[in-house]
Amino acid sequence: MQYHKRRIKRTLAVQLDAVDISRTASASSVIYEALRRAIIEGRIAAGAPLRQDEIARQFNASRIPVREALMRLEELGLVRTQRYKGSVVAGLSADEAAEIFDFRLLIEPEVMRRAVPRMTPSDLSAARGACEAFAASKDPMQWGDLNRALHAALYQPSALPYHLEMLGNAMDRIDRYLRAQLLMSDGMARASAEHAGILAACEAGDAPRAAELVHAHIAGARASFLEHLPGLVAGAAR
Amino acid sequence: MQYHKRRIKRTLAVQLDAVDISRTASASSVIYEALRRAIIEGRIAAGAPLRQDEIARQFNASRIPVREALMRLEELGLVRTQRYKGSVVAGLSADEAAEIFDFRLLIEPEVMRRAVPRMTPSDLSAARGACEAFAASKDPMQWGDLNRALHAALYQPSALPYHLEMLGNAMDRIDRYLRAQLLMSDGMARASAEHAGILAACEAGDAPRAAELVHAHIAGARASFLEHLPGLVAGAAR
DNA sequence: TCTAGCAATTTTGGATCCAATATGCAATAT
DNA sequence: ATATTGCATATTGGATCCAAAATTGCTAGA
Repeated sequence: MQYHKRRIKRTLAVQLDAVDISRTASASSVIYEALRRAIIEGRIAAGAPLRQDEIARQFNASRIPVREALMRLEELGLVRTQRYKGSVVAGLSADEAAEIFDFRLLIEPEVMRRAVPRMTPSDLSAARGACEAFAASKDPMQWGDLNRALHAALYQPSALPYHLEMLGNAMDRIDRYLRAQLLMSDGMARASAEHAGILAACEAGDAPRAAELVHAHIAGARASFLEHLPGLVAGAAR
Repeated sequence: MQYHKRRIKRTLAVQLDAVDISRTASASSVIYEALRRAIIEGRIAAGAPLRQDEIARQFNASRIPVREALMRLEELGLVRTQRYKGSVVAGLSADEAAEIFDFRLLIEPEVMRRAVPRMTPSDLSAARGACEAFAASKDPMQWGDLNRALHAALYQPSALPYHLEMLGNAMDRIDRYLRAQLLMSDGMARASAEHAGILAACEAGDAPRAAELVHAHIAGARASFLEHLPGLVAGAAR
């Protein structure tokens, strides 16, 4: 009967295209994602206050899920909260931004190195697609997503989920500043060229070279960031 | 008057040893810290359910601050929550634990290297104190705190708060397993000896050597962990 | 005119209450 | 006898309500 049960279940699943309903979004996670994206993309400026009431109204919800979302954002480092004073969007000082680049310089080349030997042809074609989409994009607003997609395609095969989680947090914190930097320099063209080089090394199966190019890519972004944007992080709002 | 005001404040602060009252603990942060410690120290087993009602009763509070604490712990990766089913303590598979060791191997040597040239005599004496306290300790229950104190003393001078934050998260996740490992082998003696070596390199101002010893220290712990504890992470409770 | 002090408003933290969902158990049908 | 269904209880997610603290605006006084 065990077999019988499974057969029926599987048949139904195919017929219904069932989804795991216990993983559907709660109000608090919807609000969390929306706030996270708005902060990452810089649509809410660093230092701006996040009023619970106002956010709750916008989502037609009570303040409870808003507060839960703010707690999670605080733990991510995207928001700072003072008791009875409320939450504000966290910014980065120039030092903090530089430190996050340093962090990426430690992690990403190693992740790249370990991903290359595990890449399947479909991984590579996904990466090429992401790379081309990034190069073709003219809209700086979707640059963040495209860059994330490229990173995911390149790094996912490493099978290092913890490293990717930590990297995701680092990217969340500097995304805003990276985008600004890309706009203010020849960053877009250079980044695309460097991406192509990294991808070529991956396709050649040359892990050390890919890691080295990733390092150079990030180091270049770090230098360009520190050079071009002395005033960008002024209102860091600690 | 700006100046006048500030002068008074600072004088009072010195007299009263005043603390920033806006940072005093809220119910949710008290519960958060208590749960975090209980999980880190392994007093609540991986996979154990965390009932909101029960926790609220223990702290004489409502479920609201409990839920906020659980949200934060979820973001830290110490807890896993399913909608309408509740939260359970997150465990680590052997692979996940190994990956966290790899992460530490990337971060800690570099942090050590950058801390050494910035260490003051008082930093060094604090580190020596922490090192001796660790070596002298026989109680495995306070080992976690002592190890954290030693790390803080050694790494704090690096002035890399982001790296230390990420490292803190990594330590939170493996503390339980590290403690178990220390008990089941000659880990305690070996760790103390290795700590002494690292400290000596710091006192000699030999940053590359200190970094190298830190690397060896973690690599040894990783190997010992994977060797001695194939069954320890069985009930990983994903 | 400027500032200290006080009341009114706003905003947050937390408690209580209600609805939605899960879980365990008994009853029933095959 | 076993598997399915219906019901009671337990548990979570969210809304509403209340108290504490912060902020704002006003008034009085120098």
